Amino acid sequence: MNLFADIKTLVLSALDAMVAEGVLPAGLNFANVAVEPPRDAAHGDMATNAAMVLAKPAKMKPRDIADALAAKLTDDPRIVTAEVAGPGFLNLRLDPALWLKLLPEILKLGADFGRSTIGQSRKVNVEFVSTNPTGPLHVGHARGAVFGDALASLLDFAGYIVTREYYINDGGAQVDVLARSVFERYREAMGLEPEIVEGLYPGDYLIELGKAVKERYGDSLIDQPESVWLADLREFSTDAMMDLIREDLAAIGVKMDVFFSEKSLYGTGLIEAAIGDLDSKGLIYQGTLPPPKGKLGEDWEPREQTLFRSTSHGDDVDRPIKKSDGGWTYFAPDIAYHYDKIQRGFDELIDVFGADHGGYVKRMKAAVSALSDGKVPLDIKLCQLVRLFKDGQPFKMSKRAGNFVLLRDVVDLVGRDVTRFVMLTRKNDAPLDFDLAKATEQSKDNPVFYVQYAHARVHSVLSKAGKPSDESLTGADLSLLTNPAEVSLIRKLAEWPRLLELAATHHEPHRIAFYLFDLASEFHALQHMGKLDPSLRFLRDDAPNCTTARLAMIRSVAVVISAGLGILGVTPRNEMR
RNA sequence: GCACCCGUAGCUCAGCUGGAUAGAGCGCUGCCCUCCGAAGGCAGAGGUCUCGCGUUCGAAUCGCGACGGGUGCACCA
Repeated sequence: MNLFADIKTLVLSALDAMVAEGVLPAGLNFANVAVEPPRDAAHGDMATNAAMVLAKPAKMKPRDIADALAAKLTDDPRIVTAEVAGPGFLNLRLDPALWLKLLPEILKLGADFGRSTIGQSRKVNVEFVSTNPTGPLHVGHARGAVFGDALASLLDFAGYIVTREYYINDGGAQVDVLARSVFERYREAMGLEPEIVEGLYPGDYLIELGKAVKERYGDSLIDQPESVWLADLREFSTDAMMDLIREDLAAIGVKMDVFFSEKSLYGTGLIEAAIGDLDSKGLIYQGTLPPPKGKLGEDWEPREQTLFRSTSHGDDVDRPIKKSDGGWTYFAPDIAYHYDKIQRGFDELIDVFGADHGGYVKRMKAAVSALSDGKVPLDIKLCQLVRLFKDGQPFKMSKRAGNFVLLRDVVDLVGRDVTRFVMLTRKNDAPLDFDLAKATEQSKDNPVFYVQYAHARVHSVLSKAGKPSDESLTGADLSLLTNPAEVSLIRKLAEWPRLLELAATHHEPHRIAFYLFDLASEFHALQHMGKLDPSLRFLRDDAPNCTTARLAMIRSVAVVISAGLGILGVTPRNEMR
């Protein structure tokens, strides 16, 4: 139930009627007609821009259209008044009962209130995290993980069929480096001095792995050349690292549907098939790239390579897909991987990358555009850096893993829910300052707490009232909810389905976090009013019917907070103590 | 040099497919607890939405150009 959508439908049908009656010319495009909550509550319940949008194409004055539309709309019992205002806005005041009917709806649907069908069961693949399996996840990865997971939940809620996917970069040179690093730790476990030379992974987390290698292979590898052990250790190590990564993901509440191995692409003909597909479209050729401008290419020399004509799909330069030794570049398996996703029948693809991969966006979009003939949209969301602070001071905790703070460290320090919520209180493409002290602080300065606190307060009031069931609350006489602050709160609840659809279409889960903060704010204000004016208290011994109505209202607040937090992957709390 | 992201209150940031008087938190000033959780609430001060030009009935939002900050720029992923 989306009131805004309902009223928009009403407006559109009124416009159709006006066309049929000759008031408006035929052939108008109503796509830009919107029905929105007004910025100022004094303007009414909803506003539509229809008259202004249509004035020019209809060659009429906005006011004339607005007047005619207003007359039409007030014929509907749901519209109490329709007033023309400002440059041509039509401010609508709705039958108050319409808002009130929302509450039993929320109580009945529970966490499903706001669920949408705009996704039309389209299959969408959300690829995120996708790190090299060479170590534990750090905070930067955590942001991508939380963002991707929340986005996936959001899309699911909006009616998409979602697959959460992790692309394991286990086919490149870094996993060889990992194997060599582990070999040194193996030597260490054997009582020898490890040589962690420049370029190897220095992290302590490999020490255990070295011991595990000793357990498994004894001293059989110790004097052997790399050619003997590299492949084995590579597999052994990447498997172990993926176990580690899976544990990290679990710690932050992320569960992938698919782990897709880059290595598995080799030898199956998939890369050849993907490149062949591009070749058949005339997008593969032998050529020489121009030198990059400005950045003086010290060691640059002209080189003929196999290139993908990505410029024909929006890229700036064509991209090499083969190295001069004949092997594939890293780009080729990536193309094949996305080719595979398309083959698997996804209608939409989303990749979540770190901001440092920004330069990679155009070529990847070009590849997907070419492979799918422009039919499968690829959206690439870049997550900016996370800067950690503690009490305002930059926070560095790098005992275990070189220069990075681990995801584990943060989760251990502030908890999964707090980590997730904080990561989502910023737009993905804005840098995030994460103060670990503030995140656990119990004050309004901390949005996590503030939202959870509202939920806990509702729970507290309901407990005092003897925990009435949602069924018993649906029968409340809601016409008793007449205070402007109450009406405003209910209106806020009515925005939830609309907000959700906007967040889903924009791929922006952070909007949910901000909405929940606003909702909590309205709730806190209302609860406080009860302190100033006892007649506004939720629980009134002298007016049981009013109490029931207010309980229905605040229970609805809790339901929506709970649903919103659920999408963000945060567990609502019933008490803060 | 090129590409992408960003530029909104003293600070950190929201701002919907372009809409009405640009919002929140922190900080600052002043209020509000015998009373459902004051871990809260209310009010005030604080703005040339970096700048310029353009599109439009209307621009923080769209386009172009500056300026400032971040990221990335051939056979590494």
